[in-house]
Amino acid sequence: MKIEEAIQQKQFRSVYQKTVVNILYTASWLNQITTNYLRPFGISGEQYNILRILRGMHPETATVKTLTERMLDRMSNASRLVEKLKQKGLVDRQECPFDRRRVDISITQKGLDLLDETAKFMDQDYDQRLEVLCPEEAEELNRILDKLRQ
Amino acid sequence: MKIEEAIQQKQFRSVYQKTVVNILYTASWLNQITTNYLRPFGISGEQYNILRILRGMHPETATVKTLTERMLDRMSNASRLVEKLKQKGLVDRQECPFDRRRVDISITQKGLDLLDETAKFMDQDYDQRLEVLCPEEAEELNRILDKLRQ
DNA sequence: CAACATTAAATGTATAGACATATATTTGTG
DNA sequence: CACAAATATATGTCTATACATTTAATGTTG
Repeated sequence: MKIEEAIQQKQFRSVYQKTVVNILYTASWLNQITTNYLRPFGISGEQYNILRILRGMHPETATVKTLTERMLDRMSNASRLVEKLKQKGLVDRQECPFDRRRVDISITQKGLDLLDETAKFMDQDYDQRLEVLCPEEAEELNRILDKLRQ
Repeated sequence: MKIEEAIQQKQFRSVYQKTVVNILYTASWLNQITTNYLRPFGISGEQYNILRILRGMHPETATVKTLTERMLDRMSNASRLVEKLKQKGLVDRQECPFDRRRVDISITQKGLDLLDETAKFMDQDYDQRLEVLCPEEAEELNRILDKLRQ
């Protein structure tokens, strides 16, 4: 659906303005899909994101700083999100032995299992949805977005 | 900057997965720019968005429902955001004469002035930033995003 | 027109986000 | 080594978001 219809706005100040709106709207659309998938698992989108970052580094550990740098939404409070995940037993926190300011964070087996469970439904559905684009279009999208942020 | 560097993730499950991450990351990047511009004016991004929708309809009025439909982030609470804007004198609310469930919302002169003020800095800067893309690239981005959401 | 369903907006509540500030630790410098 | 600067994390506070529920008004149907 064209963005003009989606938000019922007939014209934009410029094609660039439309592009901004389109990116924001599409991101919100994607977030909603993710949120719906994660609801049964009791974690939020950014908590999920942190788990995936931790899995990517496993068995190495991350610090709060590392997580903040890699999160999609940098202004989120990684520290508090990690606390939430710990309460659910999905991550472990350990004082860093050589720098006591730091905290080493790692994903637990329970966290890894949860990611596997979510993937069963979500990855497949996401790929299916995104396959309305051919790989070349997806690459082109990536290229233009990367260029935009330069 | 390539998304791989931006979030320090070397590889993705698929090009589609990378595209999802790229859209979300870029949206967060854009939101941050907007937020920085709006801070001196004391309104949030979604409050700004509502003001622009109302300006687009002016002098016609909107209902809470209309706003919800046109907002970029549909799950926001338009009702409460309108209340915030009213407290700042940027919008007016009036009971709809022929359907007392509805509330007619309109932007005030103060609201219009605020939008003009923000535009002085923001529109120019946004266009400048986005002009790293040629109009064809912006159009292509819009086309692919629209297709993705189909 | 009574009863029930639907719609519009507001509100309750819990979580998350933005941003400043605080606390603890380590690093760097005279 | 003393002390200021820098770093890592946590916390305080206010706003926003997500979603369910409530309240009030309007529509619909027997």
